Amino acid sequence: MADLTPPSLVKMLASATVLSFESRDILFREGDPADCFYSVLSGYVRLYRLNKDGREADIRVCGAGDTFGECLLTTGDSYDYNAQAAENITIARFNLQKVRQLAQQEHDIACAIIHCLSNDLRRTMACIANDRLQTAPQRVAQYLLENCQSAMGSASIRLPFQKSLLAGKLGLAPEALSRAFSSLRHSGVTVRGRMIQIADVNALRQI
Amino acid sequence: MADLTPPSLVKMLASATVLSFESRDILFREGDPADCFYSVLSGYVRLYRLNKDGREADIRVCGAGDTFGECLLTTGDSYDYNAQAAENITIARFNLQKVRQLAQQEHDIACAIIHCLSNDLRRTMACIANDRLQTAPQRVAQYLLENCQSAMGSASIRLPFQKSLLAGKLGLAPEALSRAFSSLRHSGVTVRGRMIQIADVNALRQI
DNA sequence: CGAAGGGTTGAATAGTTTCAACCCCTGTGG
DNA sequence: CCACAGGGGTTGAAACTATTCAACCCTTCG
Repeated sequence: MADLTPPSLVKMLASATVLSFESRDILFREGDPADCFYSVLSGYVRLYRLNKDGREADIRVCGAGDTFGECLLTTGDSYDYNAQAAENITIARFNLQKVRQLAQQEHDIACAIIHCLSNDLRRTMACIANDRLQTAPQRVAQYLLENCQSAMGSASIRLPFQKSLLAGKLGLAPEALSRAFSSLRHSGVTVRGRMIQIADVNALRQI
Repeated sequence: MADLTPPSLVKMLASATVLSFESRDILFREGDPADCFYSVLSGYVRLYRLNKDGREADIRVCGAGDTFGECLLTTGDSYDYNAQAAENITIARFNLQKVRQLAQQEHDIACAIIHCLSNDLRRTMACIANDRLQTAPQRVAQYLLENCQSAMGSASIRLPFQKSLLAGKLGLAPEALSRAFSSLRHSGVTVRGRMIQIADVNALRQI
């Protein structure tokens, strides 16, 4: 919404409601009729799907500033995944119907939606490529590299959420994440709770 | 483009060029500067990425009517995957810069882009879920179910492309696809070249 | 002190990839 | 007319990677 003109911004905000959820609350389920899309204000939301055995697979983890469900703006009358609060969260909920109309009226809103969808699509395609090309330690290494500021030398990161959520985000079982961290130990990665020390960023790039 | 008004359609077509490529031709590579997006008119295009060992992973297989690269309309100055003709193809190439301007002028063009991006995003998210939830035989069964017209009883499908391309699309090595087909034999799936017979669609759903 | 949640570890297992051999079909050239 | 080469596909064996299940550890909190 940062690029909207003031009047468009007002209209968008008018179609939104701010809500809170507690950790583990379900925002919606796969198949529920969809009339809203969401934007995360604080906390993390987990989007996931179930197979018929009831096993869960995370599709995406959304943090503050991320939007989800906006792909239903044009087609689709029901959500095709579940959304769950991974911790206590606040979110903005936008009425799909209203925003659909706004997008037809206001160029800048339509452009903002295109922008948002494009980013999501690129992120999601990159995720497929990573799933298909990288092993567990490589995924973890990449996550660390993307989330540490320094381009060389040493670095340290504090995970913004539980390790089990990171595991889901990377398409791994929690045990696999744990083992990936231990296998990165000999590349100079030290883990203590949520704090992660990286001795040499370039060494990680070699993984 | 089916939903565009005639004047918008004319403008879009004016920003497009029709091209042909031969099988295995590379349309563009990861990292190439991006000034166009594409729409497939006939044949199939393979979008894929490489890891540093040179191993390839398909991200998407585009057939007639599919669009790719449109996620670069707002951000991004280079392609983030490779595109290769999987057979002799004809495609329409749209100038990103021009379409970007058109989207700002014409509501229906912006809406068509939103529509297109939404569909791509949903498809891509479904792909992640499938990769993370399903085994090889399940992926193949799902592909067959999605591509056979009949809702029950028997059915037959002719694959529109080589099996190796299907393997890539499903995130499998060609050998794994072959084995998946043999494991589906006892569920009533018979394969002869590109022709596939399904004895009982409901039996496939149980996989 | 005890319980609970999150995380780690080990062992067994499942699923897929990799590599190599082979098959089948088609098209080509002697 | 036959031999052969090449592409696409299949099959087997071995290797690898991740999952599953169970046990256990550690910290926090009542």
